[in-house]
Amino acid sequence: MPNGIKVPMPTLERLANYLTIFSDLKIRNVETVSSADLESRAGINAAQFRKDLSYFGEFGRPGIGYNVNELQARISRILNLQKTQSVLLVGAGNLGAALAGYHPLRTENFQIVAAFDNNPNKIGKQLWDLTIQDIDEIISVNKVLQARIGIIAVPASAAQETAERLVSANVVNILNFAPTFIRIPSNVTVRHIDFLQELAVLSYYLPEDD
Amino acid sequence: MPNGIKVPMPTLERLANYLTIFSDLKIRNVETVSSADLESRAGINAAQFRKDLSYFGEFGRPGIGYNVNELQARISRILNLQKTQSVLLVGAGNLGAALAGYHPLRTENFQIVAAFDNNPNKIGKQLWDLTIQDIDEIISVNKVLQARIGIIAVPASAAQETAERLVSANVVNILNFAPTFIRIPSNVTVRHIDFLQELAVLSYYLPEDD
DNA sequence: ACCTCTTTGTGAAATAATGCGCAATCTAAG
DNA sequence: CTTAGATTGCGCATTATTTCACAAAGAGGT
Ligand SMILES: NC(=O)c1ccc[n+]([C@@H]2O[C@H](COP(=O)([O-])OP(=O)(O)OC[C@H]3O[C@@H](n4cnc5c(N)ncnc54)[C@H](O)[C@@H]3O)[C@@H](O)[C@H]2O)c1
Ligand SMILES: NC(=O)c1ccc[n+]([C@@H]2O[C@H](COP(=O)([O-])OP(=O)(O)OC[C@H]3O[C@@H](n4cnc5c(N)ncnc54)[C@H](O)[C@@H]3O)[C@@H](O)[C@H]2O)c1
Repeated sequence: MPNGIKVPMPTLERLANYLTIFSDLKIRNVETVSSADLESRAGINAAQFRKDLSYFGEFGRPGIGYNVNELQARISRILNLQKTQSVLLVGAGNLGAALAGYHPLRTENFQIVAAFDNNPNKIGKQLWDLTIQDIDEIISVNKVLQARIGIIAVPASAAQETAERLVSANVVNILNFAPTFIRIPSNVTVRHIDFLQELAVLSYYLPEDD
Repeated sequence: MPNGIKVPMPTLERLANYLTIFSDLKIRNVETVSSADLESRAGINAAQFRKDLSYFGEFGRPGIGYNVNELQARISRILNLQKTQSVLLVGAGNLGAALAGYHPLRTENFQIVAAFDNNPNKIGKQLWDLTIQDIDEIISVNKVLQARIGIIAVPASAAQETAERLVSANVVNILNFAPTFIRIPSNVTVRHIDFLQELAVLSYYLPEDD
């Protein structure tokens, strides 16, 4: 929803995090929180929280704080999560299986609606409640499903090709788990989750006692 | 390796990425690259690449560029990857299974050396080449293994408890896959991979055609 | 109605990261 | 040995993000 205002990327990333925190609070029957509460409870910076929200309007009441339900609803709307988003998965391997079987997805308003692979031994088999489909069918399948988000869970060597197939199937946003850089048209957004990169950063922070 | 110089976190994150790119280049028998080559090949900004490296010394030769082998070796050393790092995995569920079976780990100098769970039905079973162990044994097991990095792949509700167990087992760096905030002592570094957060950010960037 | 206490929303200051521009360095060729 | 061409490393300007600090807003008590 890239509207008029220019929202910093770190703000956007935190926004999604706030949602998680609010789910937690709801479970604990917390109805109202102040930004200071949030800071002590969830380690988020109070000033930053308020600043983040300020890009999108006014959300709280001075002297009181924020209504958990209302804030959750409004952040969901900001992130286009008011209705469930369909997601395509390419690569029905180990990671793909974990993702397809990942239940919180549903409650957070995402749903993997189709899984694709190019391995003839996998095509037609079940992956949880999905039947694995031939990647060659992706364009026609998505003509029906109209998903706009795709996940790449194929080996790095097939990632570029997969990205191109997703784009040709009309997907506009891609989450890439393969450890490789992907060239895409500028109207497509890619986010990259790189497990090895995260481990490498941690490794840097190891104390060098040995 | 938090030595004298203060390295920006984004630089560190990119450094790990550069390693991936160099592996690629080696496969294609590229011996030397300039920062400009890198920009056109891998979408990284040439000036930024040079700046990133400059925190750690001099790596290239004016007029020529960088030697791929040498640079890979030096970045590996910066990130403490010159020798294999042992990693503990807690949570032998869907995600844990994918991670434990993830082969590139080995080639990138990480190795999951033990998997733990608290489910009696899982303890003792095999997870690829590992035998799933009782989480209650983590302290004694790691007295022997001496791993310093831990992965949390348990449900969010058990994440805090798991973090504490890892810390008490002498782990100093944690990679958390559970969608929740974790309180840890300040000498421990945590990195958080949040799949739902990434999807939410993508969702924000959906064009609002509907 | 008034005072006190709390907490928001937001300009403005401070800090952090990025990207520009170029002197310095190296190669290769004549 | 000199010149031309390429490319690094890095100071510094620019841009982005975080943090501060406070006026304005509301609650609740008297
Ligand atoms: N397993 C993990 O824990 C993990 C963690 C982080 C990142 N990754 C990355 O995720 C990706 C998948 O990992 P994995 O462990 O599931 O691998 P995998 O080998 O288990 O699965 C890959 C799947 O992709 C399919 N595939 C290959 N080429 C294809 C193509 N051109 N079109 C469609 N499907 C194709 C294969 O048939 C296979 O089913 C890899 O890039 C890996 O580096 C995996
Ligand atoms: N599956 C995915 O694709 C995926 C993706 C992103 C994030 N995650 C997150 O990763 C975590 C694991 O996901 P999953 O799908 O593998 O779940 P899962 O239910 O398949 O596995 C969780 C495992 O943790 C074990 N466990 C529970 N409490 C424990 C405790 N106190 N100590 C030790 N072990 C314990 C369970 O016995 C189970 O084996 C969750 O937090 C999930 O939100 C999963």
